[in-house]
Amino acid sequence: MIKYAILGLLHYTDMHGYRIKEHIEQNFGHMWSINYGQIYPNLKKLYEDGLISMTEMNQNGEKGPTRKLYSITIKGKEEFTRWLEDSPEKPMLLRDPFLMRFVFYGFGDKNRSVEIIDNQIKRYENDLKRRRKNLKKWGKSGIYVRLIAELGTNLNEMFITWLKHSKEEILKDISGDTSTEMKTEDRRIAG
Amino acid sequence: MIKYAILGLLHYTDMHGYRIKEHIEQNFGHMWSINYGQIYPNLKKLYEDGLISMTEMNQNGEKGPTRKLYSITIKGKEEFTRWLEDSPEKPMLLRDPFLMRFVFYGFGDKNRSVEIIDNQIKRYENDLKRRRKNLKKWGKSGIYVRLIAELGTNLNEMFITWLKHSKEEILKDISGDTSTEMKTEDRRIAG
DNA sequence: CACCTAATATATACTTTCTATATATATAAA
DNA sequence: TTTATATATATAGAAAGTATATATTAGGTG
Repeated sequence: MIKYAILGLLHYTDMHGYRIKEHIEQNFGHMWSINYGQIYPNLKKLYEDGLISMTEMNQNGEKGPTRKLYSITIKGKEEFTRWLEDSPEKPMLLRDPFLMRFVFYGFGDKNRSVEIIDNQIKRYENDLKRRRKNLKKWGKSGIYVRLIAELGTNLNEMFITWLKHSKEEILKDISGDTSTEMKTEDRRIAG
Repeated sequence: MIKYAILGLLHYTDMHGYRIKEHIEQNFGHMWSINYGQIYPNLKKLYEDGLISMTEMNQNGEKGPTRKLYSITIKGKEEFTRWLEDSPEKPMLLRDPFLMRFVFYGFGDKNRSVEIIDNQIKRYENDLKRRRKNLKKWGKSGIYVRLIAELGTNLNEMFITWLKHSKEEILKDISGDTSTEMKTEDRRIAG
């Protein structure tokens, strides 16, 4: 899939690997991250398959070694369009080390769980601020990028609401547990 | 991370590989999927590291070859607890072939895009029905699993709302484009 | 009873994605 | 001149995900 993301970006303008990462971080950094280890091997493959062409460029005035500037070829545009109009093969995949833990919080220390949830709330509230600030900026990039940015904000808001709700439920549960435990204690002492 | 997911499941009860997949599909199938190619190598590794123990069992009355029943060891429980109380290392990762395409819909056929969006709406409306039906069932599995199920429903609802909103925006944009194109046509004809 | 099908169960090869790190160059500053 | 920093490419290796091969047994069918 990264292959097509790169082809899509080269649809906008010619770029070299380093610039591609920069671009993704600036535009989708809050939803999508990528590494050089994903970019360079993909560029190599795309080049070998004739989907992109390459020119080495001496950087004029700017830092660093020679850049490899890539352009999308006709063949590349054709394959990209074919992919774009395909039905998406696989459903959405959500992977989150926090949610993975959350499922099992029943096995651990409840107060520690609440602590981690509080950290998540803080993190996502900061994210939300940043996203709202950027929303206007994305408006200039056309409606599709703008709508994706809106989705990011919606997701962020929904998640914060859920986190706060969950915290309340867990706190209720903890106090419920404690009273149950105390009753057991009483019974033991009584017995 | 799958390593810890497996340790977590073995916290509930002893299981063999096939059962682990079944369990994940039944409980988190709508949010999380896993393959045997992820399960068996992980079980092997966990066993070699002494985090789980194994007994081969002749299936009594039931189909299939001998099962390898795994249990979590003391060492395994310790490592699991350490992980559980750790701060989540990485942020949420959302990967979706549909959203990946969506970003680039400006480069393709708009009517085809709307068609794909309609399919997504149908798919997620079916998902939502299924999830709402299951919500009560998850209640019995304890508050953490229930809250995760609620998150799934919330995410689903939010996404449908966003898809419908996006469709409207795109349709407005298409009719805007067409009128612009017609004006250009008129101008050409006029000129 | 021999044969076939379906469900159960494990295993492994392979691809893609992700992380970590090595390497090189040019600018700017000390 | 040396050093630090930003730019830029590259690759090894780990983790996750896909595809497929293989074996066993219950149960049905001829």
